[in-house]
Amino acid sequence: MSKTAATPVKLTHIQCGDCPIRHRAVCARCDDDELASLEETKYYRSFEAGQTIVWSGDRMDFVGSVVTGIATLTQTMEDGRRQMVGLLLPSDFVGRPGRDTAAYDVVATTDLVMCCFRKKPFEEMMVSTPHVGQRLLEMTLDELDAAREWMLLLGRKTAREKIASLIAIIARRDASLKMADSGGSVVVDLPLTREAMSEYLGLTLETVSRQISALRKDGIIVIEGKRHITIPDFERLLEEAGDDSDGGFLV
Amino acid sequence: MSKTAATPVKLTHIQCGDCPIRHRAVCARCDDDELASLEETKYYRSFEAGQTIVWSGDRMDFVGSVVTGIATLTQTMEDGRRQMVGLLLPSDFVGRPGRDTAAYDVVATTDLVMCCFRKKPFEEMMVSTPHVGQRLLEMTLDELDAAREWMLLLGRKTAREKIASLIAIIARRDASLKMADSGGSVVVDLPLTREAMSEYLGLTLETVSRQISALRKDGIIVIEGKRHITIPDFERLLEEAGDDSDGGFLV
DNA sequence: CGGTCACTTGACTTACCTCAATGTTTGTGG
DNA sequence: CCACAAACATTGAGGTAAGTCAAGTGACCG
Repeated sequence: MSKTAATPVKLTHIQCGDCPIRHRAVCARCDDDELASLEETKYYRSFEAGQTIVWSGDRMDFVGSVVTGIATLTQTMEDGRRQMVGLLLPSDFVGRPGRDTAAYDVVATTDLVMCCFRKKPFEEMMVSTPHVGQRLLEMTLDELDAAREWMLLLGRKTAREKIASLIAIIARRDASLKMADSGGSVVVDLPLTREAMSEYLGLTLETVSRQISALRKDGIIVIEGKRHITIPDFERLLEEAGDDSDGGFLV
Repeated sequence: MSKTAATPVKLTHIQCGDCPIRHRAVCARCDDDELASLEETKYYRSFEAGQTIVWSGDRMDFVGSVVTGIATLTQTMEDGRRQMVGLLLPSDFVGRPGRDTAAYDVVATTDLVMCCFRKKPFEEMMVSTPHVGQRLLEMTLDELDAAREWMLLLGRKTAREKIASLIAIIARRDASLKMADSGGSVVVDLPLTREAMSEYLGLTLETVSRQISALRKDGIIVIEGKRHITIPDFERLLEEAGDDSDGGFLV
């Protein structure tokens, strides 16, 4: 998506200095020397929309960062019930140092590019370049906070509030990437199918569909096509989400 | 509250070497030199059952580890709906380096002793003694896994499965502390009121009560008093919890 | 002995789920 | 370029798990 070309996306040779996630990813705190050593060991992998990156329980001998695209982490029960437990946007980290099998299914929901490291070298790097470990701790703490926010949503919010919250979360997250305006109306493209949303929210896809329709009828959101949403009044959406409406635009 | 007094527990002067959470807490990886420096800055605080340790949004200028007792992290919505987002047992860490207000209510559900550090010195220690940061990362990753397990529970499990899961989780966690036998029947004392359980599970307290009664009637658990539970067949409980029954006794 | 707290149980309501039909968009091959 | 299928989405009708409201029990404590 970044350089030249039609669909190709030849991301194989990005310099860390030009990387779009340079200042948010696990490498954010690295200095030039440290970057140079990352540059040597990193490699890129691409996945197509819908492709499963790893299956829960499978051996996973790499870790990495999402560079472009979106992926999900999902847990499945024996009888097939599924719950999404992570939504990975550009700069988010995949994999756990010190563990060698995946705990969740990791699925690319859009075309996806990851910047990867084999696990062993990465673990050594965590020791040798403390900035990586420090940044990873920071990111993990942020993810834990997000997970706890999500627990409130799953445990206590109504279907309508869940939908409103999801739209607000996605709007906020890609505002923080694109640094969009906060005044006036906000525009979002949902990167998820109704089914994926239902797995995120602990609902059925029918309930998701109904509640989106309801929010549309009530003028909270305006929909074009299936996935393109305009939010005329973001504060109003936040009220519907049941969140403390105070907070700044970014978390 | 801490020193002298009725129920005593005089924990004011524990040596790190004698500390019951020495090998599981944030200090687990520290060598003798590092411990010595912790010894200088640490201090103990005690709280009574029911006491709120910090309120969400309040300034929090310390971090610490639970030494004995149990605490909870809870989020509250404007209209009073509450969701527990963390259950803190001995060795668990409280507080977030690099943030100065609490994100959740922290409440002692039993009498509680914490080993504390003022935030500033602790943050400096994270830089100077890498073992602390490394261990904290490891613990945070574990907590994130636990949170994701919890998300599955909140989003997809039935009330009955939620109760069975909670009992299983508590049984496992204090088995891992006490290193109890795994053969035959397991005994647990629930450290939570029905209301606290309902906040954990995203249910009402009436539903919690009904489902506990149902599990009792079906012989999955045996109850003495209100909180003392015997589990005649742990595998059977795990089936009721909807978990893959395979796994070893500890996570 | 009265009051509070933690819990249980019952009767009724409702938000969300399930099952089913239908609509819309997109891509594919004749 | 159209026909057809496949994937995604919407909507309706009816069922059910869990919530709400309310009454009542038992233990503990001043």
